[in-house]
Amino acid sequence: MTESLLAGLNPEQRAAVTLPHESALILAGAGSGKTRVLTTRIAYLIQTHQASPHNILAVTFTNKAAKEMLTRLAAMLPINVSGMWIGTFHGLCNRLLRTHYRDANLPQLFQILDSQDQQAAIKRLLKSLNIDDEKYPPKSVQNFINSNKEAGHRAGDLSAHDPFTRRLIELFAAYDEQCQREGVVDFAELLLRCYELLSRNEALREHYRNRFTHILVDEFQDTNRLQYRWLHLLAGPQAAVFAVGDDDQSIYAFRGANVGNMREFERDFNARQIIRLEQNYRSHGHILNAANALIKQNSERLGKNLWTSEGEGEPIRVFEAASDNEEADFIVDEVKNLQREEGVNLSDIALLYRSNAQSRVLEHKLFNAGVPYRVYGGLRFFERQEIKHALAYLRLIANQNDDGAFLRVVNFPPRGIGARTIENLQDASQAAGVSLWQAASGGAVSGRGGASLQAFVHLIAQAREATQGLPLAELVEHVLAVSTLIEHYEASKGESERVENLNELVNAAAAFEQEVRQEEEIEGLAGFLSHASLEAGEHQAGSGQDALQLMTVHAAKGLEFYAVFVSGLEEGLFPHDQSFNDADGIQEERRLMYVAITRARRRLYLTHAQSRMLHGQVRYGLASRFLEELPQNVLKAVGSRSRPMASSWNTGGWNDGWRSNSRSYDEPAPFRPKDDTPVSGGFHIGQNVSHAKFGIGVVIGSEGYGDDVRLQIKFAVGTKWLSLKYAKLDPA
DNA sequence: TAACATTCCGTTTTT
DNA sequence: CGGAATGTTA
Repeated sequence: MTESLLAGLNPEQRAAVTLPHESALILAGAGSGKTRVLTTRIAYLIQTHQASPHNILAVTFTNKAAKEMLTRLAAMLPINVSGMWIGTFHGLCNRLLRTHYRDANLPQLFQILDSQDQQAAIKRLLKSLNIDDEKYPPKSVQNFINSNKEAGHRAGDLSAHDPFTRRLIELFAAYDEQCQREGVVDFAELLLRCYELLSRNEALREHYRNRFTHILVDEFQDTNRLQYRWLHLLAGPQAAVFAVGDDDQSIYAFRGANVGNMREFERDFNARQIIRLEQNYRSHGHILNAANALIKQNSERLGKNLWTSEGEGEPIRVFEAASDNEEADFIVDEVKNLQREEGVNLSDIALLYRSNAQSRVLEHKLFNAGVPYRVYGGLRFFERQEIKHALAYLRLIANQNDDGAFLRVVNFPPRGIGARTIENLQDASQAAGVSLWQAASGGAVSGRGGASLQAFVHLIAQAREATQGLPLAELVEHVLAVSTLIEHYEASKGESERVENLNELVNAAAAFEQEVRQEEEIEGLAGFLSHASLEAGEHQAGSGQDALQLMTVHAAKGLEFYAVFVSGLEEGLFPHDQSFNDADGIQEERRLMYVAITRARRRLYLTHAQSRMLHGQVRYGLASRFLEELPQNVLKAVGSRSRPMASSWNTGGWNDGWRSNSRSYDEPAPFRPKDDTPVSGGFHIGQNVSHAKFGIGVVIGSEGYGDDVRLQIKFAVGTKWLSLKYAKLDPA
């Protein structure tokens, strides 16, 4: 009966899925069917009655991966998977801490700080202690605290010999006290608290150890020290830990990921064997050969060689441009050709770069050429200012001691509570050792500001009263209404998007109640607020339109595309300057390049430019060393198709290695909206337009696509960004 | 308090 | 160069 589950698996995949009850490391190469193995393993355990859904714990890094796993599992098994413990490290810890909040010494409705909130909390702390934030930048303090927590250290565990570090440790301690007082918990704290809870409380630990006989971990190479120890603690001696990962795709060392965990796993978890998944179902041969050859240059690998039963496929195309502009022109041309002549969907083409700053030239050219594109990264839904404000009201209703939330909205929208009043309030609360809310409701501040404060306290208290027992969506609606946030944004020009987002928040609450709630088994407001912190939402509202995918190489991990462009392959950019210091840095960059290459199914372009505008200066970069580390026989130097290479330069022809002397795009070619070039939103860069209020102007920039296009226009009165959706623009 | 000027900074990023 | 984050002024 398990045959249908196992059908179509290759021998290694099958071996992994059907392993006996023991810990094992699965080295899963790019495109080797990792997620399939993971989910099939779970289904297999359940179907063969080696475990019930109750006995399984599966950990991922992103909510997306967790959701994907649940979806696939639901398709494989005739059971309700929604109650299963499948989630992110942070999500699962949150669940545990909510269940055992008393043992964890937390208020029932503790709130979760995202990085933004945490930084704000630190700034506040520094201010209250009168500490110079020049000498102790909040960012560094935050980093100090988080990296220590991620190493499992509390302030009390640390010692220092220099006064500077001693001060940092004091700040660490003071920060934790502040959080405890306010009933808030940051991301690292979520894990550390949970770890401490389990290690301190033996009964609880044994309970979960007995329950989770099978623990499965995705992206194991990305675990940090604390996550590793958490797994080790929870697994105990009996559990079988199924760790899936790829050391060659470890690209998050900079944020604490420790590849060493993979090497130590065998010893610490008594793993009997390592299973290698090396058959790649994604890419053609040349692409894999390039990837294999590149990654071979790294030391201390666990070792792995990808292969495919498909053919070699096309050579990898290498293009050298004279400038970043020319590079972008080339890419735009090739994308159009792929789309028009080969019928490739734009959404099946990715444009990758090392750092976000590189997207701007590319976007500019794409917009001008009328190629729809979507940029990944940037602000996400729950990170937007207006949403944060709304959430702060909600947080205050759930927990009045949340000073961060209090300060965020006490005078937003403006209600006559100035900096002076707030200072007085803070002094009073500090003196009395109570929260801002308590101080305010106790009438700690007198005068006009004091009266306004009373009104605010009253507003929140009323809202709290009025929303008791209301369904989540109605609760949110009510709070939005009394906060007057929407009115505020409606009254100010150019903020209509914020109004839309606030209305969308009500939908998000309704959706949460319907879908997520049963899965997370954390109810009501606290659940929704956790959800908002732990899952910040989509980067951009997907317009659903077929669009070229622009993103950093980091963001591309786990994805695949028919065609991939890796741009900016220059020394200093990719590999990045700041990786030159240590050998590990370069190795991580190389792994990054490995990730980039292995995203491509059929076609891969590697491009670099001799000169590039960076930080307002022209930089001249040599071709990336990674280009030279690739086997030359899988590469093909290309020029542009639409404008042949200047033959007088091209002494060597097209195929002598990857170097080419293309000068084809050097010439100006300012705008070419003539013949067949479609133009986004009916406008193009350089075009003269007229606006009712600002008069005549010229389009000098753009961003977004579809119904989200914004144009940068230089008017006599100055340069403005206008949304095509709202601004009335006419060609002039 | 909002609009405007100035300064500073500049991988990668999920939770 | 361009943005974010301050600082300054009406």
